[in-house]
Amino acid sequence: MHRMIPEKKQPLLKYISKYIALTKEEEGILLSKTTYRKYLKNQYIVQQGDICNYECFVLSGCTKTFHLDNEGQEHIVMFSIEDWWTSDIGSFITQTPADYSVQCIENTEVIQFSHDDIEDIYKEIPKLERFFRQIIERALVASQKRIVRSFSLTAKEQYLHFKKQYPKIEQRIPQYMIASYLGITKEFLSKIKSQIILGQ
Amino acid sequence: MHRMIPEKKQPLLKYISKYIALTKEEEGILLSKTTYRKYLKNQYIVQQGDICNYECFVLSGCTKTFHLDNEGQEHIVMFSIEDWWTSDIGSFITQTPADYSVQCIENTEVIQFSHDDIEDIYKEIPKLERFFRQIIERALVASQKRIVRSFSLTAKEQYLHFKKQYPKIEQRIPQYMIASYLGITKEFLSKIKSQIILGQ
DNA sequence: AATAAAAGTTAATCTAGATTAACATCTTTT
DNA sequence: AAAAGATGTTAATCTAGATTAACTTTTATT
Repeated sequence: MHRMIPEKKQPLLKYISKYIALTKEEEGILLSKTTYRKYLKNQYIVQQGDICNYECFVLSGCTKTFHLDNEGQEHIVMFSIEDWWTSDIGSFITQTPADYSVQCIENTEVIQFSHDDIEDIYKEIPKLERFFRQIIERALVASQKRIVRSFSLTAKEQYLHFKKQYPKIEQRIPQYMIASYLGITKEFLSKIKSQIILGQ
Repeated sequence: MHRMIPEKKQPLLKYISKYIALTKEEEGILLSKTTYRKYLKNQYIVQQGDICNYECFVLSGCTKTFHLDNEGQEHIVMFSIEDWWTSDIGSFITQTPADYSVQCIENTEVIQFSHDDIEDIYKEIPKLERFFRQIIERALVASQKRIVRSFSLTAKEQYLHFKKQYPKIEQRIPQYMIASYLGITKEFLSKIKSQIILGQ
């Protein structure tokens, strides 16, 4: 962990600049309040039941966020790659035990915002409160749309939507995880794929 | 529509005070930027395809937010009662056509925030940006939990969860709308209920 | 009070997707 | 390069929940 690796933090600044404009000084404050960190494949960023201490901006690699149910089944709620966010946001906000685990599917580099640091950031740079509000608004919109898709589309339609929306993610992730994300079994996804190859 | 009906706006101020403290002056600014409005049962606050102009705080009554799919089927994504918010937040934020309709199930009183007014409010009272961020964070957490429930619970378990979490809403809403919210048919909900009465 | 419309129930039949299990292929590790 | 583990496929059988349709109860309208 290092407080300052400026060259690693350029992608975050570029990302933020799409939403709001920061002065050089504000960028400096922001960077001083964040931490660069590398995780290896299979390492956990958060474990279900622990308190989630960080929101992470992904620089490289890939993570999955999933919930283990009473039967020990894994339900993936999201994947995160470069330029996305990852955490158990509910746990992070309320500082209560996490409902989800976040695990790296590849070696993954992130920039971490701790709970205390993010409060400081909001105080010192109120513009960033706006930025995070906008990020969360987008996440909420995406989540609501996913609920509607799960009700109104068949599994095949949902899979085709996933392929179209996240072509990069589909390439690098095992099928059984995509099945989990879609809420179906790996066997049924296999069947869907062979139907698609044959021609619907 | 009236710009100032202060006694109607007390519940909103009380609600906000649970999250942040406003001065009397700030309360005045806020109230001057919001509108009180009454809708009759069955009236639409937003129609799918239109641009959603308002976020509404519900003072009394009840609304449903739903999506009509290609087969003309209605999928309810949320109900809103007193002290909740209602709108198509995606459409409101991005000022693009709404994916959802919001319709009143009862005569409903609301306080409306227009898109322009809310931007003014953020500028004049930055604290309220924090407030809305927190509201949206909570909505996101609830939405993610609902996705997990839809994957890991049976329809009966989801219904029991709904009854427990929203006992007030269950009383005042027709069964077929609850079925739509749960993503099942009214016939199957009817079967579930008779199973529960008999004893699981 | 009579009628119509809306909401809810029951039961028979059907289907999307789960489960089980055996097998195939691709990756690591030694 | 062999063995072990992870990932992916195919096929048979099973089930939660959908569909259809006829019927009952409740609520609103005249």
